[in-house]
Amino acid sequence: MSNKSQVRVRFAPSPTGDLHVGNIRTALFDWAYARHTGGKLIFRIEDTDTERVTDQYIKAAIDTLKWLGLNWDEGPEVGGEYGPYLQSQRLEIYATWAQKFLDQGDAYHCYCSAEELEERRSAQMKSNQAPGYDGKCRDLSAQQVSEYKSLGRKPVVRMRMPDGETAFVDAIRGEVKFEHKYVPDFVLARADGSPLYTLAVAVDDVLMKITHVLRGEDLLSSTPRQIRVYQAMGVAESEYPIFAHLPFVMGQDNAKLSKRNGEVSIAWYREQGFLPEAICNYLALLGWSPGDDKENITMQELVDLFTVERVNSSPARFDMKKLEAINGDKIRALTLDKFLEWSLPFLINAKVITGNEQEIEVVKSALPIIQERIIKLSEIPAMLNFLFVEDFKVADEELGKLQDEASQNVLKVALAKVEPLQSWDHAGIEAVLRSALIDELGLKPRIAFSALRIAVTGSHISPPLFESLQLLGKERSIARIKAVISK
RNA sequence: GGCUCCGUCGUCUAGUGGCCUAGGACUCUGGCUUCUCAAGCCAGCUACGAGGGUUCGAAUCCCUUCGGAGCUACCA
Repeated sequence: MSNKSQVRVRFAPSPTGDLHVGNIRTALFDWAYARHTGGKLIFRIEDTDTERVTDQYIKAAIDTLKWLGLNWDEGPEVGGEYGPYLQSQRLEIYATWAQKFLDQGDAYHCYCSAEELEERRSAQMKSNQAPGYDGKCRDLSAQQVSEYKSLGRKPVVRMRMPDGETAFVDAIRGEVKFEHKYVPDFVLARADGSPLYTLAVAVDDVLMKITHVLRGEDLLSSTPRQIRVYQAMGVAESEYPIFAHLPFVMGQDNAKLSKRNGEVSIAWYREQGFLPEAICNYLALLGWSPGDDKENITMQELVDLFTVERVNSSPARFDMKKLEAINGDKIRALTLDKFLEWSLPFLINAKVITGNEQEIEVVKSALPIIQERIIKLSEIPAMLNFLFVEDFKVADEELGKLQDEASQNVLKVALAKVEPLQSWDHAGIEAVLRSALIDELGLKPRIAFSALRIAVTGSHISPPLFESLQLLGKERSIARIKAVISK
């Protein structure tokens, strides 16, 4: 591996939907490796499957990466000297190479129809043979070719797989070897001339001078095909990129994570109020670890510590609970200003506030008391709503808990003690209420304060009571207590 | 079916022949703290897939076996 001094890693998704957890874990490792080595991250869109990749998904992918803080040095929006970085804009390049392979005899035209291929494949399966292209069109005579043409058949371009085997050293798995009899001649370009993944990926990795290919394990068995294309391109073995196939991220059902088994779209995590740094931190721990017992790490620490050698080869199951735990840690570690910045969109979106300065001030003073009680930002609106609702009413379900005599008594006593208060701060409120309800009435705190909590916040689960009263203000607090005292 | 990869607590992991009566984190259970909910603190549960070797000694090396996953497209 001679000239790998300038590391060039690529993240090359095929956005057939929103980027998901698996994609992002790969992107994160690509990014971390590039940054760790001081190399470049190339972001390339593999949109040769035009049926499934749409502009909308491409935009979403770019947006998601940015949101996560995974920046790239070459690719969409930033350009670079090896562009364009959308494969759909590089079609002539692939066509040129396909023709060259044809001219060299490395590839050939194949006229077999989809039906014929399918038929022969199932026959192979039945007779216990390895399924795959049987080489029927490998050496067609001129006459056979013209016969096919007269039938109106359009050929695909197929790569000739020579006898032998392909072995390469995977940076995560060690030496991997494939015998060519199990790697059938594969299609490089469709009958309409458009390229397939196997062609485009290999050509681009060479042309874009990629030195390290870190990608999902699902592509492991397509590696010999790519190497075959390198050979046809005349690339020396010493110039091949280093491959590292990352283990899968799996869902609860033990299958590779996909849309079918769980919430995998990063957009969903974003809406739920997961912090990018929490997602990255958690994902980094799936298949990799810093080595010591440290788990809560910053993006910078990830960059400093990340090496491919420490990447695991076994698949990891995605665990929402752990993500949530990490998210909670990250939220608690936020400065007040940052926490405010993250919170506001959620509050505005939920229509709890409109976003004016006055409201923001209230939010800012309320955030410290809920910071350690949430695991996702999406919980904030429900927690702070009681501070902003105009026509506050306790829901019937909770109201029922206030009807008994004991509760009514607590409310009346509390009201009497609190009404004359000159200054309205949580310490002072707490002092009078404790002395009246706990010391004098002899109530247990959890009993005594429960009724007040419901009266004032509308729920038996709320931020700390006295701070909540202070934030609400004397006037509204008293009004709410009065409202639930039955005459 | 064939090929390839993978196999340590429920989950993520540490571990590269002796430091392992297997460590950490999340979850779970119990307790402490406590105005609710959290957070915090303490304790507990639970794992080297199985079977054979090699070795004075194996989670670590070898073999077999079982299990899981991926690929097997004119998808990527």
